[in-house]
This record gives sequence, C-alpha cells and structure tokens, in this order.
Amino acid sequence: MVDKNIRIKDIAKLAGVSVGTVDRVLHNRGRVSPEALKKVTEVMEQIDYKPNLIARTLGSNKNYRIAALLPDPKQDPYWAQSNLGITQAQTEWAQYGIQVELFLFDLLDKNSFQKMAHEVYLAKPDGILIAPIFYHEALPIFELFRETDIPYVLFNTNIPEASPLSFIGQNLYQSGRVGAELLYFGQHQPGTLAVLHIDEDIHDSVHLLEKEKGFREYFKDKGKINFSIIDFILNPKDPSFQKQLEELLEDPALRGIFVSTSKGTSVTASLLEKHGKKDIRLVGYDILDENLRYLKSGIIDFLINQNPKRQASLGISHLVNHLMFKKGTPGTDLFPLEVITQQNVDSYLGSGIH
Amino acid sequence: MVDKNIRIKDIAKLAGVSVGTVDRVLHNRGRVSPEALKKVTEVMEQIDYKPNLIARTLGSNKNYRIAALLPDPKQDPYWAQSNLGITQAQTEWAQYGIQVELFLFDLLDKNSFQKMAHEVYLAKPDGILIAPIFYHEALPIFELFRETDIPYVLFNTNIPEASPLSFIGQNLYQSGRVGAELLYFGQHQPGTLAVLHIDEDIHDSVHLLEKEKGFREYFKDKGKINFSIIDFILNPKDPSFQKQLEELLEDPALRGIFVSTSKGTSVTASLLEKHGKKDIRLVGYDILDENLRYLKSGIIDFLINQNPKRQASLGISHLVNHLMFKKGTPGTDLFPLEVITQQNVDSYLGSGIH
DNA sequence: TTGAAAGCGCTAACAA
DNA sequence: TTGTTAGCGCTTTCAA
Repeated sequence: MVDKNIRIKDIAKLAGVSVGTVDRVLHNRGRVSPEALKKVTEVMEQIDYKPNLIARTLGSNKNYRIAALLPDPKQDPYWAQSNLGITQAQTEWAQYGIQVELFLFDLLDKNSFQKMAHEVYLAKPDGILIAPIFYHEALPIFELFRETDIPYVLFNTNIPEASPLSFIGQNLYQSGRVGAELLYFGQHQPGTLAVLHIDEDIHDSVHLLEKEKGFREYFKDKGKINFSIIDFILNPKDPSFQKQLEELLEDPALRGIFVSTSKGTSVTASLLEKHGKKDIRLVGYDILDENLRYLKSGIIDFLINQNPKRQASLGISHLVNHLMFKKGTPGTDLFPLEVITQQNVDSYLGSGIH
Repeated sequence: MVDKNIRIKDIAKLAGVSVGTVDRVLHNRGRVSPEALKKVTEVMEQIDYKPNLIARTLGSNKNYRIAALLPDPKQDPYWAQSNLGITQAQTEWAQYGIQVELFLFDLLDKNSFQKMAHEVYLAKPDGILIAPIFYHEALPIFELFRETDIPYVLFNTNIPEASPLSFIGQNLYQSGRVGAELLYFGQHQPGTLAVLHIDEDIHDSVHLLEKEKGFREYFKDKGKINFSIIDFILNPKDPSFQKQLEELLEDPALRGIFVSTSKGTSVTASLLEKHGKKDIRLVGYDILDENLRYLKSGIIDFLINQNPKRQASLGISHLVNHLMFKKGTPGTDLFPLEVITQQNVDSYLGSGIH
C-alpha cells in the first residue's frame, strides 16, 4: 500500500525505454545503445531497485543440473551425512527444476577421484559441488572447470587456489584450538596429551595437520603448561594399529586424547571403553551414531560438530542461488565450531535445520 | 526434461475439468459439484501433485502485515538482538509485500504488555509474532487472537496452552542441565555451586525456575556429589544487591556460578573481575557484547547461546511461510543449546546464518 | 457450479 | 538497437 515495490516496468517508464531494454541492462546482455544504457543506469541508481526473485524464477523457466562430487557414502558415516544433506537439498529444490546428479568416488583412491571428476566434466552440468579431498589431483580439475565456465562450490576441504564460487566448511586451525581448549579445561594434574590422526589414508593430511597446528598453538599461547603433547598418525588397516593405540593407553601419565577424525573418534572410544579408562578425557569429531553412544556413556567428553549434512545442503543452495536467482553468494561460509556434550546433544539431533 | 512437473493444468485435463475447478478443490473454496470433486481428488491421489509455491506466491499478489510484540530493545541487549532478527527478516521479505510492525512494551511492566497486546489486536494484522514473557497477562490475549483467527507464533517463552501456530525457542530444562554439566565438568574439589537469577523483575520466574530445575536434576541424576548448591533471586535495582553478591563471593568454598540470564551474566562477571576471582567457574547466557569481553578475558568460562536474533527472524519466516506459501510449519522449533567458549566464539560471530 | 481470461513481475524470442 | 509479446504456474474475478 504505502510504497508499492518498484517494477521493471516502472524503471522503463522513468527511463523512457521498454522493459526489454531494462532487462538487457539488468543482465548486461548487450545490444543496448550507450544513451539507453546511461538513462537506465541513472534511474537504477536513484531508485533502489530490488528484483522480485520469485517472478524472475518463474519467468525464466529453466532447469538446472548440478553435479555433486564426493566420497562414497557407503564407505564412511561422515560422508553418509554429507550425502544426506545433498538428498535433502535435492528434494527441496526438485520442484523448481533443479536436478542433482551424484558422482561418488572411492575415499581411498585418488584415481577414482580423478576419474569421477572427469565424468563430472563430461556431463557438463550447470554447477558443481565438490569435496576436493585430494589436493594435488584436484588442482588440474579446477582448471578444466574454469575453462568451461561452470561454477563450482567447494565443501569440507578448502583449496583457496581453486578460486571457487564459494567454500563451505570450517576453520580447521581454530577447530584444533577448540579441541585443545576442551582437553585442557579444568585439567590440573600434569601429564601427557595425545593428538591422534586416525585414517586409512593420509590424503587428508593437510586437513588434519591444520587441526594439529591449532591444537599446539593453543598451548603455545598459554605459555607454561603441565603437559607434554605427543601425536600419532595411525592407519586402522595397519596390523600394528591396535597395538600402537594400546601402548599409548598404557601410559599412566596420559590425561587426554584429541582425535582429529570422526571415524577415529569412535575407534578410540571403543578402546578406551574396553580398557575401562573413563578418566582419560576424549575430544573428537561429529555426531555420528557410533560416537553418540560413547558420548552418552561418558567415554567421549566432547565432540566438535562439523555438520557435514548442513555443509552439503548449503552447498547446493549456494549453487541454486547463483544459478537461479543470480544472487551473490558469500565467498566463504565458515560454520560455527559447535561443541557437543552429553547434555546438549539431543538439542542438536532434533530439527537439523540449525 | 525427464519428468516435467505436474501442473494444475495437467490435473484439469486428466480430470476433464478446468483449472478453476481444480483450484477450488485444492483450496476447498466450495462451489464444486460432487462429481467434479470426486474426479479431481481421484486424479490428485494418483499423481503426487506438488504445487509450485513460487507461482502461487506470484499469482496471489497479496500483501501481508505481521505484528511483532516484544520488549523494548533499548532496555536490554538481549532483546536488542531479537529486534535485530526482526529487522533482518523484515528487509528480506519486504520486496514480497510483507510488512512488519513493531509493538514494543516495557520489559518491567505487565500493564504495558497488556496495553500493547491490545493494540496488536486492534491493528488486525495477518499474523503475529509474540514474546509472551508475562504468563498470566498473556493467556487472555491468546483468547482474543484466536477469536479473530489471526495466526500467532511464540518465541523465547513457551506457553503450550496458547496453542500457537508454532513456538520457537529452547528447552529450558535441558538448558539448565547443560549449565550444570559445564559447571561440574572437571571439578574435583568439593565446595559450593551457586545458581543466580538476576533480573529486575520476577516475571520470568517460570522461565528461570525451569532452568534451575534442570540444573538441580542434573546433579540429582549424578548421585553423590561433592557440592552443595545454593540459589539466589536477585534484583540489581535492589540497594542490597551488590552486597548480597559480594557476600557470596566471600565464601572460600565457592567453586562455580551458573547465572540464568544474559544480563546477569555480565553483572556477575564484572564483580568476579573486580574481586580477581579467576578461579571461580562462571557459566552464563548469550553472546552479548558485554559478555564477549569477559569470555575473552577468561572470567566467563562458558556461555549458552540462546540465539535471540535467529529466534526472532525465524519466527517471522514461519509466519511468512504460513501466510504466503501456505506451507506447514513445525509446531515447535527447539534451538540447539549452543556451548560457546573462548575458542569457538568467533566462529559464531561470523555469518550469523547458522 | 463452471470455465475463460486477465494478471502477478520477469524473461526471452521475435519482429521491426 | 529497440519494443512488443507470449509465456512461466497459479490465483481470482467475472460472466455464463
């Protein structure tokens, strides 16, 4: 009533041109005389024109195909969550002509990543969501994508050189600091703190070392502390894996363990449980079913939630916003480092929107 | 391409009627013959019709007025945050013909609440967002709202008897349990734990007592513990307020304090700082500027984030979804009980979307 | 009770 | 380089 929203039509009238011309200026599709361009831009600057995105979407009755490249959800519950997020976004956007095609690769096989990335390229989608967990193999892929001008969004792992449309994930360095904080909090007895990187492959090493760096620098900043910090990179497939871990647990000075992967968290927890070591503090990652059990039983003290589901679903949304609504997306979307405890975990399991 | 979405037109064709009839059935606007009704419903049951909400919104070119009833943001930084969330939602939806009118009342004055609630009623908006912090005064208001069939959404404080369109907030009982958990965590020395309800009025008593109940039951569930729990209801306007607090701090056995209000948190922190009591653990509420400083300096150990900004903005969105998109909204939307620490607080300050 | 048709704001094809 | 116009899927008015 008060102030009817300004329409393209109004701008056209004010500038003395047709809606077609305004539209062309709006989307700089060219084929506009300098005079017309000038007049329209002048009007636009005076009026704070906000396009009606709803009408825009309906008008340009387009279908978009989005390719999602990520590890096989069957291999790892963490990636199963990511996959869930994609499925969720898919059903949400399906009615607006957005199709999401999955391209899954083997979490442990760089070649498979390369192969699937190539298939994404061949599929020529309108947008790409990608978890570039293999740094070196990913770089040339981005070259390809850029050549074809297909917008791509990174999630989970950041590769700034990729200059993506946007990155969705967490500040891993800070994540390590949070881990350190939680491990240190209220600990008065001197002793040993351990950092465990448990993974079947070291592909994520950058990922993990970033966390470790944050962890260590937290203590460096603290100045003099009572703890010695040791770290391990362990492969659960390694025959000596179990033994190495058990040796660690033997250490009577061991006060706490920070595990940098979600899978490793439950593995460590199960050992801690077996050995009845309830007094060793354990901080790990993610609200996976396996971890949930140990959190509830008190073996795990804190989880840092990476929210893989929401990372993925937001990734799709970013692409949709870009493709459909031509909306600008933030270059990086850093998720909060959610601290999960026995008492607040249920409040996170509820809606899943937040 | 593969499966074009089904349109009303398609249903009409299949049922051998016109789109007008289908629309009337869809929204049971009546004036449809039993035969037509039958045919259309039959087709509808066969096909999983999902209306295009975008087209619907554009088609019914309506404007909606939403009234927001909440305490004056100038009185309290917590409510300033809520107000921010409303402003945010307002600008987001303005272009689609949604207008939000603010109705502010005095946080300390029940009469002012009643008066403004009545003004909301007289304004006859299309939807209402309300923070019903005065329980007894709110009940008759809801009667009024229901009479006029205006949908209303509660936030911050739940009143189940109000049977609102939806409630947005937190599980306060569980919130108290989280507070207890954080206060207890890693505490080995026996001593005293204090629960502080600091507020200028006791209007929120239900609110606060719910938190206290959770706090106490946490320890009850724990069984034998080393702590005695004491609690206070304090009014900062009371001349003896300062003295009462200082007396509490004198207690050498005091190990930790749980403050149930966001404002009270900073008040307590400032006293703790003044007395140089860094060893007393402090758990409070919300990422307000005042609290932020004390969190960073280590006086406050944990904050439980109630996310007032997002509560409010989501409240508006719920109403919009209901009014504009005729989308179903969840009856209650319980926010996660976010644990904020020195190390993760920045990750929360960033985007604000999450 | 029904169907036809105009219109929501924008896009995009087309003719001029 | 321009303006005109026919949609997009749905709502809503109006005449039949």
